[in-house]
Amino acid sequence: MPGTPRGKTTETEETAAPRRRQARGERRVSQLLAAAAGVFCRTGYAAASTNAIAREAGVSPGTLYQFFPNKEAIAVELGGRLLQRAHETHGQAFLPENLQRPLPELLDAVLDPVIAFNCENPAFWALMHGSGIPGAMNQEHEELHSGLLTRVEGVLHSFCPQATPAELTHTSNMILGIFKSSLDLILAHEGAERDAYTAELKTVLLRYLEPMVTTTHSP
Amino acid sequence: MPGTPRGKTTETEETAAPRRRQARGERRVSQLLAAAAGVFCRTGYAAASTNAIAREAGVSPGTLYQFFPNKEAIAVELGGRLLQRAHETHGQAFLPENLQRPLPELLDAVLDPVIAFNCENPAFWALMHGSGIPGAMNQEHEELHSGLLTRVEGVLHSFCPQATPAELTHTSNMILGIFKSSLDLILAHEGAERDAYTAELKTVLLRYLEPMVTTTHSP
Amino acid sequence: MPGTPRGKTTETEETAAPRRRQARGERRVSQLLAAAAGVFCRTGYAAASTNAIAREAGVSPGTLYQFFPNKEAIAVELGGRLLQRAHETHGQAFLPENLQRPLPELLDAVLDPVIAFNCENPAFWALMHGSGIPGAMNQEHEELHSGLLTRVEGVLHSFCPQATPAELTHTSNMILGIFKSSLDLILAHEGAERDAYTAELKTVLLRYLEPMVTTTHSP
Amino acid sequence: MPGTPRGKTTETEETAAPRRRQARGERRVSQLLAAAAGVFCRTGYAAASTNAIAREAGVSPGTLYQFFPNKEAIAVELGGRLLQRAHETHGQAFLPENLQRPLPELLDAVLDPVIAFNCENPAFWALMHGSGIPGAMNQEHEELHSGLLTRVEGVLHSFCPQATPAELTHTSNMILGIFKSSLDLILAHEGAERDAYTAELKTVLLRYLEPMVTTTHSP
DNA sequence: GATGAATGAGGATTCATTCAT
DNA sequence: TATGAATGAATCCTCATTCAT
Repeated sequence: MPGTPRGKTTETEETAAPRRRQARGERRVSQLLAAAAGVFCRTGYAAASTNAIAREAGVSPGTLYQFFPNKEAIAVELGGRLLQRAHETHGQAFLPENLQRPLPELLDAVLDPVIAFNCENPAFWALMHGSGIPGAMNQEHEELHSGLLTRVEGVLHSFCPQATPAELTHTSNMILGIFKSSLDLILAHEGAERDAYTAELKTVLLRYLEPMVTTTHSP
Repeated sequence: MPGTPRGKTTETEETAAPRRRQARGERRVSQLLAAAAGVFCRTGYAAASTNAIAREAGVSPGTLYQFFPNKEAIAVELGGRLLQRAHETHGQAFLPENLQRPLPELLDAVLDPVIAFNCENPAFWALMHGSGIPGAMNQEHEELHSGLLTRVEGVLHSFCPQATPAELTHTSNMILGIFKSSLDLILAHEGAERDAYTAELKTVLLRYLEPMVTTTHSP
Repeated sequence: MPGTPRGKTTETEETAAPRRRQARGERRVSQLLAAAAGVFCRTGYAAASTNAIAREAGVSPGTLYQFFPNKEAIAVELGGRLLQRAHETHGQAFLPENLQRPLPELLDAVLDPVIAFNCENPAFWALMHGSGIPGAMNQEHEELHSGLLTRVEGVLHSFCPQATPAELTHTSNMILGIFKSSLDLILAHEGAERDAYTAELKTVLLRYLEPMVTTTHSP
Repeated sequence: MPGTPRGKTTETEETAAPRRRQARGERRVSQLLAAAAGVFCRTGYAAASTNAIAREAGVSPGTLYQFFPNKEAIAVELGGRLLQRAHETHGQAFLPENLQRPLPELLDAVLDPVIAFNCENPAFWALMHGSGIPGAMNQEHEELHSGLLTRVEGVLHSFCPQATPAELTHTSNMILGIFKSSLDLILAHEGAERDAYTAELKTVLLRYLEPMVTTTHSP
């Protein structure tokens, strides 16, 4: 609910107010988020200015601040919405039945939708890159990253029950790193090149992970 | 050749102590680059301010601009020097005799010094991350990256003579991406953790590349 | 007469429930003034934002501006109402019979209710401080101040009939100044400390005024 | 030393740098402080904007921030300089021999120079008023106020050795309050009116304090 | 060469006020 | 009436770069 950051609208007396107003506001929020997505993609999160976002959205700076208390809030909301859309669109990739399949199929089942989503929503990717200073992610990126990490660890654990937590963390971090750098390449290319890099990514992960999981999941 | 120090220094007038001048200038440049390295490491390239670099170097902003025309030039020169130092220090890793060894040994021979170098010179790493905007590297990063890429392609070619140029590029880009993201993890940890990530990196690359090269290099 | 609510309300059309309208409007005004009082107390007049007042009142900024044309009008109306309430509550302190009593009793009779009123209505005090710029009171403060001044001059005149108008003005201004600065101290403390400062105020005024009035009012 | 807020000028090698540069900077600082004094007087401290100060000084905002890290620093430096000037100009008013004189003479000896100073330097007064929110002085005002308070308490103690600390504090606070509000009146008027208010101030204080000190200091 | 002052556009953010619904 | 979105100038402050000395 980003539209009312100032809270306290006690809503006490005289009618509960129709939600027509919300409509315009919600449209503005979407507009602003779309503009932010564009600016984030073009300049990266760190270099994106709130004024540029407002300009791109065709509104005044003040309007932006009526809906978001600061720049990070925009990123948080945008990230949240993208994540939600990802779940809605490709969430079934992570269903238990998918996770039980042999590794090559699993990689296809998981990576294809995720890559597709990122290609359709490049802003998501811009958000994940953060400030470029390795040690200095902001909270939003931190959360996103550790969320993904946890998820990967979970899947990995089901594949390698014998692995220690430390090993799981190491491997998951590697997987995530490989995925991210490959996604850079995938997004930087188009058509056949893009497909080639997608295939390479799968090859890398397959060869990396196969020796760890053969006995368990390969029928 | 840092900065274009105003064409006036024709070396003809004031022959009293030209060597001195040059020496002092060179000292200043080193001073500034060392300061820049520190600032880049701490804050990243994008957030580093020229004033901060000058301050860290103990000189005035004006002095900095007497040796470098702008911020990027500092990065370019620093990157170049680090690269040169890398060559001097660990260049023998790329000697032909090294490149003929079997893959596991090759990975050790190449990665260990490179990783060591990056641990000792974290500024190099900060430079390679650049602005965090995937598609928008500046000239310096572009050069650095394509230089590395060419080199990797060269080594790879000697391993897989049958690969097409496109395949070489794809694989090299993947290798570089894997290396970069792993280096993130390596630099972000210390001691045993760092070693663990180093080992993982080698594992990933070994498994990725082995199927491509076995016939050629395995004796 | 708060706000100039758009001349359209000619009281001729819509005779259905004009009383209702007025009642609701009056409630809104009171609501807004109460909110303004709170905000003025917490942040001072200058730093109080109309949005904050509206929020505190639980209405939208637009609603606020339907009743008050601008920020100052809120202060004016609030000051007026507080003044009126002061009269209603403690007005008998200024009755002729009170003013005839000897000075110590008069001071008690006048100051005690005024202090009590200010302790109960700290917003009044916030309004009297205004912007903190000595020479630049706005209209509201000017009116408040000169109203008080006139009243003090009146009382003083009955005590010192021989004083020239200039002397009366000087002394009244001094009295008001002493009162205001003492009230600062009184409001800034509580309990015994507050009583102590109240006593000091009376002492100061008594000693200051006694020599001017002894012959007239001491029986 | 407001000219080098960024510190760290290690000043190591190659000559200790002539101080000619400082001269221009020092001039700018004075210029800025003069401008600040003007703006503070006109609008009060709280409402004074750094841009307005820079504009009044005829420089760009950036220049202001080369010498002062923020608005408060300007006030602190200005207050400090004014205080110092006050000491240099009228410091002898507080010499022990002065403080031993009978009360009427003491009041003259202390108040006349202080009033004169404030008339000549109205910015000092603007600084003492602070934000207008009684409870919310910033550190600078707090320090100034408590410094004055301590001093008044000291003098008072020599006059009324039998007074308890609490009484001393109460009385000193009253004195300070009376002085401040009177100074408002004094500064708001000119010529004969100003003198009249000065005389009133002395009268008030004399009558207030005389009963406390007669036995000790009146010969 | 070196200094440090100077610039000015741009950054995020606020707020009194107006407007369409 | 009431709403809340919209405005835009103003706030403080930063920074890459230039200039006079």
